[in-house]
Parts: sequence; structure tokens; C-alpha cells
Amino acid sequence: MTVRINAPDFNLAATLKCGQAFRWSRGPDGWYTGVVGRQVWRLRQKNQTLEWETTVSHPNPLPASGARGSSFIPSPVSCTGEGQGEGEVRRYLSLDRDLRNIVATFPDEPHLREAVKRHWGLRVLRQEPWETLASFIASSTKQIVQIRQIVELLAQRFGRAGCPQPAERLRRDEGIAPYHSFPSVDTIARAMLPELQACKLGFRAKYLLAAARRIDRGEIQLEALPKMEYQRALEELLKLEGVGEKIANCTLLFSCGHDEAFPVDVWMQRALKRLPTGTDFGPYAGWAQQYLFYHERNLRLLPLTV
DNA sequence: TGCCAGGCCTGTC
DNA sequence: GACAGGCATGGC
Repeated sequence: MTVRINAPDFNLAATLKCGQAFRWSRGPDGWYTGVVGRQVWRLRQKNQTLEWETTVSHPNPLPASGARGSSFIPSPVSCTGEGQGEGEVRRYLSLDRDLRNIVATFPDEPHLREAVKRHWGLRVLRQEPWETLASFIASSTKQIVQIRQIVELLAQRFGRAGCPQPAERLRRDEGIAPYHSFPSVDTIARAMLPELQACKLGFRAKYLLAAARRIDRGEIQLEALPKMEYQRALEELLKLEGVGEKIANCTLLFSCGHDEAFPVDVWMQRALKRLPTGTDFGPYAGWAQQYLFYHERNLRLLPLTV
């Protein structure tokens, strides 16, 4: 079943390709396929209408071959939107936010105006905090294509096998692997370092493992971050080895609703040189940042491949 | 083949 | 406090 959602002021492609999420792929039919939680989602935009399809996880999970932990296996008729509300999609894509009001708070600078104009409709996602944190721990001095590869390897090795869409389910019999959810905190916490290193994490493997173990022990409570003041939430994440301000701010912005979080990487350093020193980006600095980041990438003829 | 990548840690000054 | 070097690995 395809659910149709009214989505004004929204740009699906920019939102999924702008470097805040690593698990979305665009098919030749224009559908974007990704894994959100334990579901496979398909999204397609036609003007102001967003089309959404999803799977439903099986009520009695079975182990997946090669994957650690229990699996979620599709029921034979699972590839529908039945039982799912569009509210979940609207929340994930921040369609419940008023983009015009957000952009109205941006500083009136020509370069930022141009970035917003070119990529109008880009929205900051509300992803799952652990997946976001882990993905950005893996991102350190990695190209985005490599981050996507690492995240996929982690999911295949430690995640739960999920439901491919109908057409692909047919091809699965020909050797197409199923989709996998991102591995849980406790699954990574129980992993051995060489297992993580085998996912091409390199020196980042020890940081991911240490973070998972501390979170699993309850020393850092990710679920509390969205409710904390921004500065307090930042300090919590900075307690983790291998997590500096850049990774912490990515986590707070892309998964915890802290709109003021402002990650600065090498691309943002370049973008900021185009703006007056000390520019105040306001309460939605993170949203402005994401427009600037994506615009900078495109100016360098490096549109993010999804 | 060399440079660089959505960084961070550590040692040195 | 500022800065440089090291860290793993692969795309370009």
C-alpha cells in the first residue's frame, strides 16, 4: 500500500542526499529506499506529494543467517504501509516543522540566501540517536561514500535482516541480500574489536566499541539528550572517547532536535569563509549549516551520491 | 602514486 | 593554549 502525504516546502532528494543520513539509495524508478529502525522505507516525491511504503516487522522474529542477535523477518504480506501512521514519516522528515518560519530566522547573507534558494525544501532529519552517533564516529576523516560502506557493513554483520521490497524480494532468491537494521547498542557492546575492525572502521573501531559499552552500561543516556539543554547534552556526548565537538553536534542536530547545534568540518570551514566573520546564525543555526554544507559540496562539483 | 576525507587524541612547546 | 603528527583505509 502506498501512503500519500501532503509535503509542501519539501525537497526529498536534498534532504536524503545532503550528508546527514547514510542509508538511503535512489533506485532507477525514482524511489529512495532506506532502513529506518527495523523497517524498510521507500519514499518518492511527486511535486508536493510524498509517497511512502514500508514493511512491517514479523511478530515472531527468527535468527538471520550470518547476523548476530535475533532477526526480523517479513511476513509474506508484510510489504505494506498497513498499521503505520504517516505521523512517523512526518516526524522523521521534520515535515511537522514550518520551514518558512525556520528560514526566516537565518541571517540575511547573500551566500546563505543562495544556498537556501538552490536547495529549498531541505530539512534536518530526526534520526535515531545511537545510529547517528555511531555513524558519525565512523565518519572521522572518511569520505561519505566510505561512511556509507562502513554503516552498511555494520548493519549486515551485526544488524537484523529485514524485508526487501516486493520486486527485490524476488531477486533475493537470485542472491540479493536483504536489508538490515542498524545494530543495537548492546549488540555492538558485545562485539569484539577485530569484528568491528573488519567493517573497515580502522582506528575508529575502538571508539565505537567504547561508546557502545559506556552507553550500554547506562553511563551516557542517549534518550535523555533531546530533553536536555543543548550545552548539557553536548557535554554528555563529549565524555565519549573519540567524540569531539563535530561528531557531538552532528548527533545533537540530526537526531536529538537541537536545532542550534552547528557542526563544523572541513567543508563548513570553506563555506564560512564566504560569510562575514562572527556571523550569528540564530536559533536554527544547524539548519543554516546544513544548507551551507550541501551548497558547498555542490559548488565543488561533489554532489553527494545516493 | 599521492592527496584527501562530515576528526580526534596525544605529545611538545 | 596552540600546533603538529599519527591514526586506517579507500576513492579519485
